[in-house]
Amino acid sequence: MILEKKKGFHDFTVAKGLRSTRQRDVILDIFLSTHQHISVEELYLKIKSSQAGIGYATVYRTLKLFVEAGLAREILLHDGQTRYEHVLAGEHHDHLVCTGCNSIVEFEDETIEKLQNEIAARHGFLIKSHKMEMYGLCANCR
Amino acid sequence: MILEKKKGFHDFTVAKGLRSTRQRDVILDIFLSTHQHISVEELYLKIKSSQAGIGYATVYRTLKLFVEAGLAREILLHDGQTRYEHVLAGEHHDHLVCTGCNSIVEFEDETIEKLQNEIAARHGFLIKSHKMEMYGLCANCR
DNA sequence: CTTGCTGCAAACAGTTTGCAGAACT
DNA sequence: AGTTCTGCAAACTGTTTGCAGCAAG
Repeated sequence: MILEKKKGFHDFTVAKGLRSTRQRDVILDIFLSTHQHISVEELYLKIKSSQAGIGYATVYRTLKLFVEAGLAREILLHDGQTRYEHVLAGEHHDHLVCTGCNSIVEFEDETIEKLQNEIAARHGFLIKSHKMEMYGLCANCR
Repeated sequence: MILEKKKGFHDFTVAKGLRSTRQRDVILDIFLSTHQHISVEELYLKIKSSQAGIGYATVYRTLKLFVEAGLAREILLHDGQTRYEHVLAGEHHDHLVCTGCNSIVEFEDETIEKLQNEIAARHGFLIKSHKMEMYGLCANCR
């Protein structure tokens, strides 16, 4: 799966006439090795600690490329930080965010997805994407 | 309804030992006179054009008070602007956002709310709030 | 008259951008 | 060689804060 993503990104850069650089490889490797929902800062720190000498700006620029290439997705939660999560083909999930420990649990519910489509249709909307987040306390923090 | 809200805010300030000021009255009036989902900047401009001579900082500070007082709610969409919407007692709704014309349609669906609670329970979460946004094209923009 | 509130400007945090040099192709 | 990419620092945007003066109680 990681290999697929690497290939996906490679194909994307080729198609777009972009270059393959050491920095992009490192950032992709580290991004793929992380768990979901990493913030730019967290990612930057991981990269920094790998001694690769890569700047903040490059991390930002590269993450945007990942989004364009379809392998990452931006998520905005309720703190001022943009996070990125992996896009897994065909899969969609939503988030349960614990306001106690900031942990994030993912879930997927087909019935909700269906209802969303019905609601959209009722309003004449053509849905491209959606997001749903629930905030509360997880089992540990209650 | 507007009167109720004014009363609500008044009660809140009294309960918290806060003061009633000209600025807060003006901002509340103008906020209540707006449609849903106003951004801080939009609100500030309306206030400015009313010649009240109120600063940006006061608008921010006052909106936070409204949230605390339970009459406004912060919403974060996919542009860098924080918006505020009116809270109507006991009501909860979600948003359909048109990426074409930026219009926002609200909806409410009880079944989804129920499903959310079930999902939360399944993961041991105690839900305090949630938000759901769907992005796509509205009937006009398709 | 005491304390909270305001306006201003400066500070801040996260993100973006201009540019000179480095590095792909 | 030609052009894209990088790192740095400076710029930007939205939001918050410190402070002196103002105003509500």
